[in-house]
Amino acid sequence: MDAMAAVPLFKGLSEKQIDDLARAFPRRSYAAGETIFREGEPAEGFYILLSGRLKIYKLSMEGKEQILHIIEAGEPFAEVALFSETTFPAYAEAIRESEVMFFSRKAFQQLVRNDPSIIMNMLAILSQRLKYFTRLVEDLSLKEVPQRLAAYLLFLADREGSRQVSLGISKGQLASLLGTIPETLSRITARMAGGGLIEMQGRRITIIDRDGLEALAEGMRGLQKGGSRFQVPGRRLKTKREA
Amino acid sequence: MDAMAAVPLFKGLSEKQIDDLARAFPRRSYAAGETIFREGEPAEGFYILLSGRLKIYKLSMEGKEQILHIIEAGEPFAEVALFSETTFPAYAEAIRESEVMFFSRKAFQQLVRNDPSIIMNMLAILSQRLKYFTRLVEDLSLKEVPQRLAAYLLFLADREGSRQVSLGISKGQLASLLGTIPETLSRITARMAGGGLIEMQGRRITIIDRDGLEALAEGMRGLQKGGSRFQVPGRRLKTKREA
DNA sequence: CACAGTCTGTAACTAATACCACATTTTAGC
DNA sequence: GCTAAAATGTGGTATTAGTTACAGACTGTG
Repeated sequence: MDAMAAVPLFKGLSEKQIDDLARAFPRRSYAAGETIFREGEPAEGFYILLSGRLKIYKLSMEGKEQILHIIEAGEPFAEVALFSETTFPAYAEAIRESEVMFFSRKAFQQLVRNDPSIIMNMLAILSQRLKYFTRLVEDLSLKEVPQRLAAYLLFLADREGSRQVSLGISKGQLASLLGTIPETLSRITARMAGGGLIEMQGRRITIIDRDGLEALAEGMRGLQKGGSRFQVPGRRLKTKREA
Repeated sequence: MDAMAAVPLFKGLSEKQIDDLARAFPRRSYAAGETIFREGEPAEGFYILLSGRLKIYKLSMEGKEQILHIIEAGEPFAEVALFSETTFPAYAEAIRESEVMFFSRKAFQQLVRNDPSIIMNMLAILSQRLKYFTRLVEDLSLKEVPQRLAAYLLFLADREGSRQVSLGISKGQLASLLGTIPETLSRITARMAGGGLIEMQGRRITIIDRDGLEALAEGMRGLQKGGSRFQVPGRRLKTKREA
């Protein structure tokens, strides 16, 4: 299984070891839209996403969702369940056809006994996650939506190494990931397009003015309000920043 | 050293082992207001807070701060630096006279070699942190300030096992921890007091109506707007919830 | 090809809360 | 205990972004 070799958690293991793992643990497929687990359910172990894509999210009382994570192939999820925790702290739902592998608490301990290097890999992954959350909190509380979107687009562009990025998720999902709602997101993408920062083709976005996006992400400038693309250059809006 | 025995990271170690540790690693004291490290500085290792209290926080471009964590005695901090990371992802500043112990990356690896149980403790701590951030993100994006404050007061009350809680930090710091500003916090505490939910004596708060606070934290009810404490009972405000 | 369903975009309105200014209280140092 | 400095409280205003409503675009299906 090629997918197994690309799993960061198994970095450093031999081909044979990975082969053994691939055979030893149960798998399951989920269709797009299917729920893998719900917040509050007893958590018996953790998962690795072998293929597909899924979202980890929270729901408010009113039903509003905040996506915590988009999990891509190769990444583990619900690792928190392995330790201190007995119930899942969030929801997990496939956003496309996905295949996952499950590791019970006991199985993981067995695993670690055989290959101690796995535990260091796990620590590295957890600390990466922590750093990710650190940034998410910063973005949500210290930045406004246009800045968050700009930062996210730049992140995607860097990851794909291209000026043209495909979201991979719907606009509504993107809104949830950025901590906002589709309407607001729509307005902002329209403003960005109007300002000549990006161009949109459905779920595909082309970055036109990378420097402008970066300045926006860093909070060095605002985003034009009107839709017209002919305005006095320089910053506008956000008068607080003038002070 | 008694403080050492209370460090969760060293849970399961013998007295002698802890004694050795207490002697083997460097310490340093910081006065209230002193900075331990800044975001972006190279991170060589992690710390344990032996006594005192400190805040881990982020700063926005405009200088607004968001506190990520209030670290209490016994807790490690900047553990993220041990793995994947080479620079601190946030600031750390003592909010009162504090003493910390430092563990370099190398020292930690040595430590783990001698006492493998430490690595499991570390994993447990990291996953607790992860869960904490999960909630912080949820609160910031899905809840409004009154709900966050109510949840925080209940958290403190549970931790201290008393109806009367002392904040331990200034109101301004609390505002930053809740992702808001002192003025807004002040208004909300006034409304809570007016609504008979709490009573305030400086940095000491007494919970009067625990059920009411819980209902508020869960989003089951809103918070009266006017200062008057005589109003129609039941929920008000937040008409969206009626739908 | 028509239909239903979902996703996306636009507009008007509103609510929460940040911003600014200032009064008041508390704290700390002398 | 007095004074300066910091923290806190309060009023008024401005702004971001959520809410509601609806129209158009896209998708897949019979």
